[in-house]
Amino acid sequence: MNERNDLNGISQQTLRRLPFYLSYLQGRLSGGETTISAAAIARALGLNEVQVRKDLALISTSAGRPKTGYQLEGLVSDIESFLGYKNIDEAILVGAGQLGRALLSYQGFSKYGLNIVAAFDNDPQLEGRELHGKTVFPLYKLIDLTRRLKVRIGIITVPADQAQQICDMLVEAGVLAIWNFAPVKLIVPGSIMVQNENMAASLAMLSRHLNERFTE
Amino acid sequence: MNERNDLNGISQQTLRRLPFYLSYLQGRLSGGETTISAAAIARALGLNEVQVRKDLALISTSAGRPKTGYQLEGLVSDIESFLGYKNIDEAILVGAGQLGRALLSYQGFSKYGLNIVAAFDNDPQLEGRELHGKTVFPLYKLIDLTRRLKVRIGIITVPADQAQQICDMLVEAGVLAIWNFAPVKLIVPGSIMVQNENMAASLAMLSRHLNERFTE
DNA sequence: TAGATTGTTAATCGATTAACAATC
DNA sequence: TAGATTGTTAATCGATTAACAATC
Repeated sequence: MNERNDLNGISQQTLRRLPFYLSYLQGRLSGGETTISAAAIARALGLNEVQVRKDLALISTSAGRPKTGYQLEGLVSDIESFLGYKNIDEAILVGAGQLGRALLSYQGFSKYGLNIVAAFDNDPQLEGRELHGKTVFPLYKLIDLTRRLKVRIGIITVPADQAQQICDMLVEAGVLAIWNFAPVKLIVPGSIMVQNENMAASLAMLSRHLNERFTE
Repeated sequence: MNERNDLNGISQQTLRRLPFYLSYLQGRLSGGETTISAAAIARALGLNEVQVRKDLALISTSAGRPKTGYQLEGLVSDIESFLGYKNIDEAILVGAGQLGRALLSYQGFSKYGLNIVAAFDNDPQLEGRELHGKTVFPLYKLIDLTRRLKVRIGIITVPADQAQQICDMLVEAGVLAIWNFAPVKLIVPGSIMVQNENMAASLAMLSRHLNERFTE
């Protein structure tokens, strides 16, 4: 499950912190400031100062300057570029059930550089319908259509027991990256990236916190 | 951001693997099998054998037996209990925008032990409306209503710059755990758990994979 | 008994943090 | 210059993996 813990030398951990840096720095920038120190960022986000410097060094194009700190504007731009927010990628979504529809309904992905262009589902009732402005196609059209649209990202929101099968179709259709919401380890060729989204883990964390007294 | 990396002695990493164990084991169980070895689980999920044993030792009530392996049924039950899927917690959601509505529309949370009972938003247009069967209340009713309902989980789906303010209200209303979708470090009293959901990081990962050639 | 499989103790690896030198 | 702040090298810490003893 951890075959690939880094991407161009950047660790998952660093990557997970970047959206927090970005949000905080955007706030400071719109507050009219122009520079910021690693110490200030660390304090605001509850991180270690050195960790902040190391993270920023990995992604920023211009170095910070002693005594002044980092240029806010450049930093914000660097993080946005790094996170891929500046280029839009197209995706198709497979599995127009509850979760799939929830994702289709969320317009906010464009901010993150993602645009879902179509949905697929094997329910004949859904065939041809529009959900949140996106057409639902039958599953047998998946490979052909995805190929023709040259879509590079596939989103899997089908039940766990169908996930691998859908994954195989996506691979055949030529996608290069898969965002997988099923709690299943997907087998893919090495060149294809699978990113698992694990809301179940977050919820488990909350639930355990509430029931802590039972667990000792 | 990492103040609390473990919960009753279990690491975040282990916790993130549990939903994958569960899904795989459920599949084997419904396939009619009764026992399973750590090696088989490790192979199926691409993990290290010892890691699997250590994870299972942390959460299971009965030990595995040499030569036989683990009892599937007991293991599934133990993981479900551990993840809190067996007891339903009630939650309120604040911020009925795109993301908030997407979450409201998702009925699948009940499987994970979560039941969203109401939504709050400061848009007067939404006041009193039903979204996916849940009533949207104005923000000024948040504290009183949450308290009276004795809701223990708050879900934050407002823009980043409002997140802390909503968080403070939730704390005042007596929630014990917060599921935060805004990329903001929330300041809370020590007894309250904040769980950040970071879809932006997943998307960044995918986006970077697609654009890898640009990054060297 | 022999061998498969578990659980544990020790070694390794990577990420975080501390110490410190460089520099504006 | 002095001091704030950066970037880097070394130490620490925790998670993963390897080696191995225990046991059904």
